[in-house]
Amino acid sequence: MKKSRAETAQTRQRILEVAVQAFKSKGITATGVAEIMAGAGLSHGGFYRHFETKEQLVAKACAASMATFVQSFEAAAAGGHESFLKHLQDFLSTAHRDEMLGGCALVAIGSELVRADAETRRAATQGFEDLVDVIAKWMPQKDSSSAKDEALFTLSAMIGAVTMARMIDDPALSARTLDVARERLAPQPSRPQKKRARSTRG
Amino acid sequence: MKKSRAETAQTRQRILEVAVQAFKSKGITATGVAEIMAGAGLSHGGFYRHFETKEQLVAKACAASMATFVQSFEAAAAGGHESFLKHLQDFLSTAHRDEMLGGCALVAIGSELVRADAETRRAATQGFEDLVDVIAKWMPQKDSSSAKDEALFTLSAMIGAVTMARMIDDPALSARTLDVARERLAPQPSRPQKKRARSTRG
DNA sequence: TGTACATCAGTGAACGCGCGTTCACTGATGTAC
DNA sequence: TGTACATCAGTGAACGCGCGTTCACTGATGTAC
Repeated sequence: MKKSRAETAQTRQRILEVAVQAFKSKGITATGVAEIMAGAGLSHGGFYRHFETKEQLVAKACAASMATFVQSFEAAAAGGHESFLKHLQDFLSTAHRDEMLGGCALVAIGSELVRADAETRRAATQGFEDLVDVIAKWMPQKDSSSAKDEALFTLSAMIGAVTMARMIDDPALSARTLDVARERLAPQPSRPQKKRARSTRG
Repeated sequence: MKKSRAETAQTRQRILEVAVQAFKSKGITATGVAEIMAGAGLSHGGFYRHFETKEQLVAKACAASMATFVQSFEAAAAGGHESFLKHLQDFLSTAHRDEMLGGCALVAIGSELVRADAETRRAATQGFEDLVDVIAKWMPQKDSSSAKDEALFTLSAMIGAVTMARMIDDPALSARTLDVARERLAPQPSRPQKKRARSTRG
């Protein structure tokens, strides 16, 4: 039952997409190869016609997921400062918190990536750095060096906030965690102010 | 071979301590019950004399780890503002990044805690909130509400920074991630200034 | 305080199960002539 | 363009292994008298 080259490429792509969603929703270790193949409508044995090991799939899935995520950021950034700011706010929204499948892999499997193999960490780091570069373009800092620093802080803080918001079992505290991050990292420039925004409460 | 009550309590404590370290260094899913028991010098069968399930052990281990971590924060906070600030800086140090065993569970297994059971998430959330409260005491904000907001932001940002610093495979970028977080979240008050510290570079 | 007995911490074999990976096989695809 | 054959995507059984959990058993501990 050999398939055409086009079909083979499609199948590989399908496995990759299912893997990305499975890893992000269930975690890397807790997701099995057979489970992914079943999700792609295939039996488990054919997996090794497309990937050498599960580890390699993890690396490719991480790279694919990050590439998609970076693209969405670049598209938003290309739409101007307002569009970019909206994208930062969406990252820190309850919608992103509650949506594991389409969300950021660095949030969904962050602590698992720490223990992943070299190729996977490389892909994750590359994606992280790409995001930093996109964010840096819209930072108010004059020189690019301190703009990148600010972007580096912004991104790592956002990832921490969404991760904790997902973990926290108290809905009010979870929402507040996102709110305070949004106020500080992606403030609405409704009233002109150069400095970091302060809390709008109390 | 029944053991005395004191011995039984010691054994349970030993299992818990081994579990805390194993979960933090290898992750929850990747750590087996037999492995933990072997680490405590026991065979795997006796595990169920101390805990009902692996999930329950995870919850207890999470609670124990967070309690220890909160205590270290409280001790540092009791030593005055300088001592407290030093503790924040230590959290964002390369030493904490490289030390999985004694470090913060929210960093080590953050994305796994999202998928943990209710009891574990409760323990993690409680620990998180306790840390927020300790940090809030030393925040410069006047009213306690916005001090807690600032502490909430500080803690979630610190967790994101250390998690990403552990994942990043480029040593310079990893160190810079910690640096920029330290500058913004735990600035040295060497020259008196009320506002958030700026980058000391560029 | 001493004896008889119930309790239960810990052992190690065994349970069913799913894991990642391998392999013989099938048959459509792609290639060589 | 048509035929002969090598390739290889996908199947499904099987591999060894480790998982969480159970259980019969042992013998020291704690208790009741």
